[in-house]
Amino acid sequence: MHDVKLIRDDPQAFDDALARRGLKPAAKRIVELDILIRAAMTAKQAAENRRNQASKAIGLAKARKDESEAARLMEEVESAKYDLAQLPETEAAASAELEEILANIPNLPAEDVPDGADEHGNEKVREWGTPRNFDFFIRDHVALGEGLGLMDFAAAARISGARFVALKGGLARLERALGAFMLDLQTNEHGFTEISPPLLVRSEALYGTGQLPKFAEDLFRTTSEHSLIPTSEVSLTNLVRETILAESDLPMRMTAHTPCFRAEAGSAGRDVRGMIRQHQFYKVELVSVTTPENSSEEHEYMVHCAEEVLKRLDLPFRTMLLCTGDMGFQARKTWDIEVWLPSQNTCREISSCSNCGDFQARRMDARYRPAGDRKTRFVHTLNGSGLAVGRTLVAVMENYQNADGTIAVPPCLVPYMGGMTRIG
RNA sequence: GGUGACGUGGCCGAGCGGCUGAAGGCGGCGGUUUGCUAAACCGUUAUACGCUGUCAAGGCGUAUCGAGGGUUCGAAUCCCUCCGUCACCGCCA
Repeated sequence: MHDVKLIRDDPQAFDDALARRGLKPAAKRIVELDILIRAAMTAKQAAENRRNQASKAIGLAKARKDESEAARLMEEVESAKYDLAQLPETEAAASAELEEILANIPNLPAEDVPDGADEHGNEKVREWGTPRNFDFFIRDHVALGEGLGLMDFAAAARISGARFVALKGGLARLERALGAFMLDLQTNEHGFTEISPPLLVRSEALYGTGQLPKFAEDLFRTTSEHSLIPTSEVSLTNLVRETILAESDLPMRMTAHTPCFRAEAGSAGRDVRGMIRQHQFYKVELVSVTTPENSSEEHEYMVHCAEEVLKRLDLPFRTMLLCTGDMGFQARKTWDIEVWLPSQNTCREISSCSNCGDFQARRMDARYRPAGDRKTRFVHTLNGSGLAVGRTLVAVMENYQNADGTIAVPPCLVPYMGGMTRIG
C-alpha cells in the first residue's frame, strides 16, 4: 500500500516509478480522488460538528426543562443531518475506489534495482562453487528417485492429481533432514527465532502481505474463510500486524519450517516433470521486521543467511539481483539465489530474498515507536527463503549422485540422517 | 458442535442514553524534596484522519470503549450480525 501523501506531493515521481515496472500512470486519478475525499470529509466533519453541538445543547435544555429551546435545537440537528445526507456516501465511494486502485498497485522499485522487462534483465551479483565434473551419464532427480523406488509420482497422482509426490525411505528422511538442518542453522547461528505458525490464514493476512486481492487464483481456499499459506512469509510477517513495537524489539527475526501450498494457476505446462514445481512443498522461511534505516543492511544479512545453507551443502549457486520486471508485487528489491542443477545444465531459483520496505507494514498497520519518540512509524518487512526444501532436495540428489544411481549424503547432513552416508 | 458469561486506554478497573476521550488505581515520563536509595508530593501520560499553520510548534474539528450495521435529537450504555476470550458439556489428534 502506498502513502497517498507522497503521491500527492510528487505525482510525477510516482508515475515514473510505475513506468519502471512497465505500468501505466496512476497518480492523476489517485490525486483527484484524494482531493474529493478530503473535501467531502471536511464538509462532513463540519456538519457533524453542528449536529454534535446541537445535540449536547438539547441535553442541557431538557435539564433546564426548556422544551421550546429543545424543540428548536432538534430542528437544527435535522438541518445538519440534511447537509450530512450525501457526504458520507460520496466519501465512502471515493475512498473505496481509491483503495481499490492502491491495493492493486505493486511496490515501487528501489533506486538501485536495474530496469528490465523480464528475467533476462536480472544481474548476476556473485557466484559460488564449481559445478562437479561427472564421468558418467547423469540422471535427473526423477530418474534417480524413481530408480531407487523412493519417489512415487504415479501413486501421488492417483491420490491428489498432478504436481504431487510421495517420498519414501531415505528420500523422505533426506527431506526431513534438510528442513531440520536449515532450521538449526538459522536459529542457532543466525539469530532467527523458530516459529510454528498457522498454515491456514484469513484473507486479511493475505491482503497484508500482498497476495490479495490480486493473486487470489494462486491460492488454495478452503470451504471456510481460510486459505492454505503459499509461504509462511504470510504467517510470520502478519505476526506483527496491528501492533506497535518498541524500537528495542527490532530487528525481529523469525523463521519457520512449513509446508507451502500453491495452485500454480498460471504455470500450466511449466516444469511439469519432477519436484521443481509442486502444489505442496516444504520451505524454511526467514522474516525480518526492522527499521527503515536498517532494512537495506538487514536485507544483505538475510541473503547471506540463505547462501550459507548452500555453502554448507557445498552446492554451487549464483545470486541474482532481480530487475524491475521480474520482481514480485510486494518487493522493492529482490535477490534470488539460484542453485546449480546438473540435469538442466543451468541454475534454478532456490531462494528469493525481498525487502518490502513499508509496503506490507502499511497494509498490516504494523508500526514501531522510535526510542524516545512519541510518533510511530511503519516498520520495514523483509522475507527470504532459507531455503526451499523441495528444490534443495532436488539439488542434493542431482549434485551428489553416484554412477550407480545412489546418492551420497552431504557431510553436514549425516548427523541428521542418523549416520547414513548414502541413499539407495 | 451445545449452553452460559464476557470483550473499556500500556495494564487493572468504574461507567443512570445527554459537557465521558472516558472516574479511580497501577505502570511510564517530567519535576519538587533528598547524602544515596526508598517514600511523599505536584504535573503529565491514546491513536488515526481532516482543517489551519512555513507538510514546525501550536490551535480547531471528526472518528475510535472488539469489528460492522441499526434505533435515537444524542449510544461505551439499547437492538442485530460477525470476530474473539473464558467456563462447563459433547466430540476428537
